Amino acid sequence: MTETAHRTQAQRREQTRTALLDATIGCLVDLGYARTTVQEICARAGVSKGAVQHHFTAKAELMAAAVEHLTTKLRLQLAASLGKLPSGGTGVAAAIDLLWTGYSGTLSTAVTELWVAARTDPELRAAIRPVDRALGRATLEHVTQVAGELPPERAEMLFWLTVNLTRGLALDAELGGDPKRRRQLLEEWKRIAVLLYQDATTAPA
Amino acid sequence: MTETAHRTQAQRREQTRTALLDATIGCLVDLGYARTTVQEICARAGVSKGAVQHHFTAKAELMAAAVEHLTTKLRLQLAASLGKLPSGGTGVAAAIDLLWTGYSGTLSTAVTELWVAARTDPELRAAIRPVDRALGRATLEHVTQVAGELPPERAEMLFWLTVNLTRGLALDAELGGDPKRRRQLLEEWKRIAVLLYQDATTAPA
DNA sequence: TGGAAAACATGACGATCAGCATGTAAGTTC
DNA sequence: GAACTTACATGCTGATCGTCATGTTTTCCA
Repeated sequence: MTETAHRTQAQRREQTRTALLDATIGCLVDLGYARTTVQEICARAGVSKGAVQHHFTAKAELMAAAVEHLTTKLRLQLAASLGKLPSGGTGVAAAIDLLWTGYSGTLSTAVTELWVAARTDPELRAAIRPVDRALGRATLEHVTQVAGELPPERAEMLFWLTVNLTRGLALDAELGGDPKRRRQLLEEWKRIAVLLYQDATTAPA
Repeated sequence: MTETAHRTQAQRREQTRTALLDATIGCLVDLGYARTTVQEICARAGVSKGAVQHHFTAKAELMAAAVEHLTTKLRLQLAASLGKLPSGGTGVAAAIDLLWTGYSGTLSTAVTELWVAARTDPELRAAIRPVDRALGRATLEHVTQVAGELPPERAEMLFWLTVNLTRGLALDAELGGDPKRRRQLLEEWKRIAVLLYQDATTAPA
């Protein structure tokens, strides 16, 4: 064992808490929302049911916390990769690629599970909405810095179109659609986006 | 009562069967996949648990049948509205509108529930894939007839881009995103699509 | 260093679910 | 119209879930 030595209370708390939240995400990815059970979460986190009870009063609260945990992770991941982007046309294409990899990863898979479940669960929905909106805004800011020469309105349009297209493609990927076709579609969209970008920057309306 | 009179066996069978499948769809829309239970389905269909047992050996089989039932309904709905479309640029815009209304309705909501659930359920997945692919192909054929002047490759690209974008927007709508922004994005996409269509038809590469 | 408090484990309880065994009614066939 | 099959109802059972009451270990503080 590495270190079962002295752990401060705050350390213990934070450690099992993140273990539980990570285990929750793992369950969502591997089993889906419907079959994600507290028992399985506890088993994966290596703790007992009493622990989750101590940290979260109910399963719904655990899920709400998982939403935040998940969004924080996604935000960090996106910020790290979006930070170092070239500007101009190639930057637009690169940004689209990054958005795709971000929205097609395991983290986003878990988000989708929670998202769909939240449609019929007002409590979960209330937990998701503000966090997700904040993530969208933050990502948007990063992206608009890349395409700074574009009028903000059009940059925002391109961003949201890309996000929604990417989410649709991610859904297709989750069910095992043709990866080759997804690649083609993404390439086509990049071509279109770059074209629109150049049109708007060289000949402003 | 209208008619509790003589019903042939085939009539009885088909009647309760569709009642069960419709009830299943209703449950998926109202409660989501996770909380869709056979008891609730039976209650909505007005039959007992024995009935569903008689028609479907297991819950999974019911869900698989619901997929087909659902896809058939969607196909009919789309075919009815896509049949009478103008061709040319205005036809492209109209087709996008129709795809959006088709993919954002309650039927597609139920499909999404099953889709996401199928990601972690190989059995359900195996039931969905061929049916969904067939629906996609059929819809594609209708659409390509509208934009017949376009090279088939590009028409197909535009179609799948629209479908995936629409699915992403539908997800956004399910969680209660801003309807106004969705409208704007859809209008923007229509503008882009029409532009691409005109470029390709007036100046073929 | 000893006691309070926080973190966590254990076991049990009520509710609910899917599946099955068995009974009953409606339709078919001869 | 009587035997037979199909369609459906009723009641039960084992399993599993989320939650809770209570016990045990670890850290903290004075």
